[in-house]
Amino acid sequence: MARKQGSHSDITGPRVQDTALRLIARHGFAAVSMRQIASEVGVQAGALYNYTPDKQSLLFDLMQGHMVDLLDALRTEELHGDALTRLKGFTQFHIRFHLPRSDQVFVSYMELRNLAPKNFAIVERMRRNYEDALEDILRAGEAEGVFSVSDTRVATMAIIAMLTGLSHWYRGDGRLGMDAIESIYWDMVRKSVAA
Amino acid sequence: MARKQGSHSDITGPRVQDTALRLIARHGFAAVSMRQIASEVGVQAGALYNYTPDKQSLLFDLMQGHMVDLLDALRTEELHGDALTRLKGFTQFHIRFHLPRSDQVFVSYMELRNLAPKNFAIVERMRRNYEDALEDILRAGEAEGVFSVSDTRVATMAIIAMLTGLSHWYRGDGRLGMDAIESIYWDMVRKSVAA
DNA sequence: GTCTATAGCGGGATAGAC
DNA sequence: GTCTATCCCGCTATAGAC
Repeated sequence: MARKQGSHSDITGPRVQDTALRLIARHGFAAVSMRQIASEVGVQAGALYNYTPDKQSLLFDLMQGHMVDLLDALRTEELHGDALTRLKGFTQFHIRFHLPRSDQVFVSYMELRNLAPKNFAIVERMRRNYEDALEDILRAGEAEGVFSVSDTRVATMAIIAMLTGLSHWYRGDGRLGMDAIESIYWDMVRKSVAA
Repeated sequence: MARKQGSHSDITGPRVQDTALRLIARHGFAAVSMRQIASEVGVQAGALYNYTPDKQSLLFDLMQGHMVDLLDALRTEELHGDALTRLKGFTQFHIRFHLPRSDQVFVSYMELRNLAPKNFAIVERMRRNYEDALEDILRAGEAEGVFSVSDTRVATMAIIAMLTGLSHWYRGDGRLGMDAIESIYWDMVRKSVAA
C-alpha cells in the first residue's frame, strides 16, 4: 500500500492537525509557517490547502475542536448531588481532561489573540460556558451554606486559573502522578471556598 | 524645541520600549514587525536599531526589565513576622505589583517561547527566584503548624497561577476595585493552605 | 491528492547621506 | 539620530501538470 505519492487524504488530514498543534504549541502560531508544518507532515506546502482553506482556519479548527471536546466531555460527566460533591467532580474532571492535553491547553490560552474576530467570539463563548458550569456549582454551594465566597464570579476565575496553571508546568514524568496531583489540588480548591 | 527630525535619543528610547511592549502584548512578538513599532513611535524602521541591536534583544530587555523590577520590589517589601502575616503580605504585594502592569504580565507569560535559549535561561531563573520566595513562606507555615499543604512546591505553583490569572481577566474599569479584589483573593489563598 | 513553480508581499537588518 | 533605499530572505496562497 505504501506509495511515494498519490492520495492519502485519510492519513494526511489528521497528521496535518496533529503536527500543526504540536508546532504551534511549541513555537506559537505566528512563528510557525505552513512550509514547516508541511515539512513535518511529509508533503509540500501546497498540499496543505487540500485540508484547510487557509492558516487561520487551521488554528480555529484546533481551538474550536478542543472546546467542543471539553464541553462534550463535561456534559457526559453529569455532575450530580450536593455542591461539594459536584465541585470535587468538576475539579477531578478538569484535571483529568486537561493534563493529557497540554498542547491543546497551551494553544487555547496563548493563541486567542491570533484568532480572527468572528472566530474569537465563537471560542470565547464556549470558554464562558465552561466557566459558567463552575460558577453554577459555587452558587449552589453558597445556597446550601457549605461554601463561602464573597464573589462567585471571581472565585470561578481564581479556581480555573489555579487548575489550568497546572497544565503549564506539570510533566507526567515528574515525581507526582496524576492521582497525587488531583488529591493536592482538590484539597486546595475545597478549602479555598469552604464556609 | 520641536524638530521634525534630528536627535531625540532621550525621548525616543523609552517610546520604543513602551510601544513595543504594548504592541507585543496585543498581537504577540512574532506578529509585530519592526516597521509597525517604528511607525507608532513616529520614526523609520532603521532608526530603531539605534536603541536595540535586534528584535530579539528588544523582547529580552522588556522581559528581563519586568523581572528585575519585580524582584527589586519584592526585596523592598521585606516580609517579616509569622508565616500567615508573610503570606498576606506576599499576596497583597503580588496583586498590587501585577495589576497595574497587565501588558508586562501578558508578555512575560506568553513570549517565553520566543526568547533565545540563553535569554530564556536568565528570565526563567528570575522567575524561579520569585516562586521560591513564596515557597519559603509556605514551608515556614508548615513548620509553625498554621499551614497544611501536602506539597509546598505544588501549592506554590497553584497559588501563583491563581494570583497571576487575575491579570488576564481583571480590568480596572469593572465593578470591583483593587481593594475588593485583594480581599477576595486573600480570603481564598489563606483558606486554601489553612491547617 | 500531491507535486513544482511562482506570484505578490512583507519581514529583519544594513549602508550611506544628511 | 534619523532618513531613504535596498539586500536578501521567507511567508501565504494559487496555478497547472501529473
